[in-house]
Amino acid sequence: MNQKIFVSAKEVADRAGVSRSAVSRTFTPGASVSEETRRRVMEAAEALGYHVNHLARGLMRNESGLVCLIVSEMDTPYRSSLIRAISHQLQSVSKVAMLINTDRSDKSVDDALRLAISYRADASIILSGMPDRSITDLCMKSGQRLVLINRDEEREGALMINLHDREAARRALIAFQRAGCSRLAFANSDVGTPSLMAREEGFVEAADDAGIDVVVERFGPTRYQSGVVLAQRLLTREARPEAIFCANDLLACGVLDTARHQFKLAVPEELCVIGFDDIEQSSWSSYELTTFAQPVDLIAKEAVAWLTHPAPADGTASRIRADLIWRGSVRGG
Amino acid sequence: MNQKIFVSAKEVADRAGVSRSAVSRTFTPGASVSEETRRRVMEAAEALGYHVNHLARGLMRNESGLVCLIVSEMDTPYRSSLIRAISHQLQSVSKVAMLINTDRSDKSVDDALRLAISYRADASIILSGMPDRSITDLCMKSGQRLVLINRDEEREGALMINLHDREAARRALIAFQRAGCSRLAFANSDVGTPSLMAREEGFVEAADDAGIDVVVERFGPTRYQSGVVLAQRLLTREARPEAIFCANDLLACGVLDTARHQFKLAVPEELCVIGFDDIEQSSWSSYELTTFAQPVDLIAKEAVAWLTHPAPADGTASRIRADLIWRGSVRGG
DNA sequence: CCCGCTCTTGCAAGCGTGTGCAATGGTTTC
DNA sequence: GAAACCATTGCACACGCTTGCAAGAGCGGG
Repeated sequence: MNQKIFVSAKEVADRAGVSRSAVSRTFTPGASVSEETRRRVMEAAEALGYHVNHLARGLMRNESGLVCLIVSEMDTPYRSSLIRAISHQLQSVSKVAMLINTDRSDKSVDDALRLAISYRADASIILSGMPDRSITDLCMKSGQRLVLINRDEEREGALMINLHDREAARRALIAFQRAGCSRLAFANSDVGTPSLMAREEGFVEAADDAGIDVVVERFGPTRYQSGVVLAQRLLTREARPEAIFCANDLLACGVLDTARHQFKLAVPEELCVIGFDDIEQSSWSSYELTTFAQPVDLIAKEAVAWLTHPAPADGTASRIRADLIWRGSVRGG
Repeated sequence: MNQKIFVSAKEVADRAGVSRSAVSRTFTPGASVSEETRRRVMEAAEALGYHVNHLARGLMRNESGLVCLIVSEMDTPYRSSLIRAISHQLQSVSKVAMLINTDRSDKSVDDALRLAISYRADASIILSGMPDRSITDLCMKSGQRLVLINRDEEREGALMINLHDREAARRALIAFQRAGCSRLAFANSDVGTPSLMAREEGFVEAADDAGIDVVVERFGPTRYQSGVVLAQRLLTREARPEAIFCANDLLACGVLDTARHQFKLAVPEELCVIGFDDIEQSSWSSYELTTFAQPVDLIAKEAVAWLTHPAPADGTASRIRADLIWRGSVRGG
């Protein structure tokens, strides 16, 4: 019942009347094989349904072609589009994505990395959580490349890809000022992801510099439902905010919906909102959310490029600008 | 630079003062090892940072622990939540998901399956497209299990998981009738996915049976933007539909937004809408979409259960009921 | 005609595991 | 006390592949 019949290079070799090495070389780009043998091998392989065993190949080369994607809450719009972009890029360089979803705990990230090592993954890309330093050291020692996306924390020899969160936050403030808003708020989840915190801090600092007060509210996971709660908290304050910068588009959607439907506020006339990520829903006509775009394709490209191309200096940090997408949720675009 | 230093079972054995087999057995559940040796092996393994090489293990067992997920447009809400559910289930039985995204072509699905075979994946789960019969036969011969989700087409020895699309469509009709709608429409994409077509056909048949006419409109990919176009086409008809059953929640969101914002129609007073999938956005207060829920967790559970537990009869079909989630987009819930 | 060169090919040594087989030592049973 | 049994352990082979090495083939130049 569980007997799997795979055809091996030996059988192909026999059928083609060549040695096993010839078969191997036929399927190894850049190896020395004559046109004639290659043809005969391919013919036999086709007929028998032969496929190179990537496990064995990986065992020899110590390089599996697998790249581990470590991510939590991957059914979230931003995450899933990033995963899509990355796996697409990986395929274009003949690698394949191994998907591991974690809960938010760093422990589960450690486990994921261990698994990656077990599979001799060529690299791991971390989208959520932060592994223990001892594990990352182990990765380095194992020759496993590491990419940290939006983690904003240093790790020996790893590539860090981050956005200019703080700078974006400053621009959000300017946008609100231009719109004539003076009572400002920042809506955040309470998970404390580095990039989210950077947006918050950047916004608060910029406001401080401008001598403006800003109310910060934090609640729950970084999801729509938390946005609902945050809006309820913020919009029932004595001095109702005129503008809310949300750490995230999902939060922003929750805020927008609650402001409009529950509090009957007109956006952007009575309330301006800016989000972050530019998820697909932000462009839907119910939201028309002004937001900062995460350039997922660019991020994916940088990550994969670094994996394939040995890095110049081995640990590198890349910081990408997030463009502001003007839509209808802020006055005076 | 590319030299990876991995620690092998041999080194662990030396350090622990036992044979290499002992190490192997320590990491093989159910193998015969004394408590004492196990302890010493674990200690040495810990100290050296040893991890069983899954490639080598897979090579021996002809079973990699990898399961291939083949999917297109994976950044779509329904798809990504299904992927999440499946990969979660897989992890709970110590398998790991290999993610391959395809374009819509069946050719790319074939390639994906070939890759799965190359990696000696234990199984492949197909969420998009339909592979050529010759390839699926090859999979069977290679002992590779195959799960087809929402593909609604027979394949030798594969597990097919489908919903009762037709029956759901009949219930949609009943819901519209109860709401007093008589001019009905069905909004579909033009990609012709079997499950989407089944919903369309089921709806049209049910309407026929009831002696009601239904306008069918098809356009573009199965996305929000197509919903916008479909609404524009349907709502400018001489006899404006009073109810629209959408093949998909994404389409429904586009339809709803366009009906409300562009055509200033009140939902559900002037227009009733039903969708399919119950994506997260459907519950957002801008939509409050009445829709059929795809039980993604159940689907994932069935798929993975079949993978691990050798099937009773080897090719099986499972058909799952989709529950109607009543929200505000249909009158008289 | 021979030397040296290039291109191709086969041999065989691994890569890091799992596991059948036989040997060992200890324990139970009669 | 001997026989029978069991748990544990080491040996050695197999898994399917890559690749260094050496040998063979073809060929032009001297």
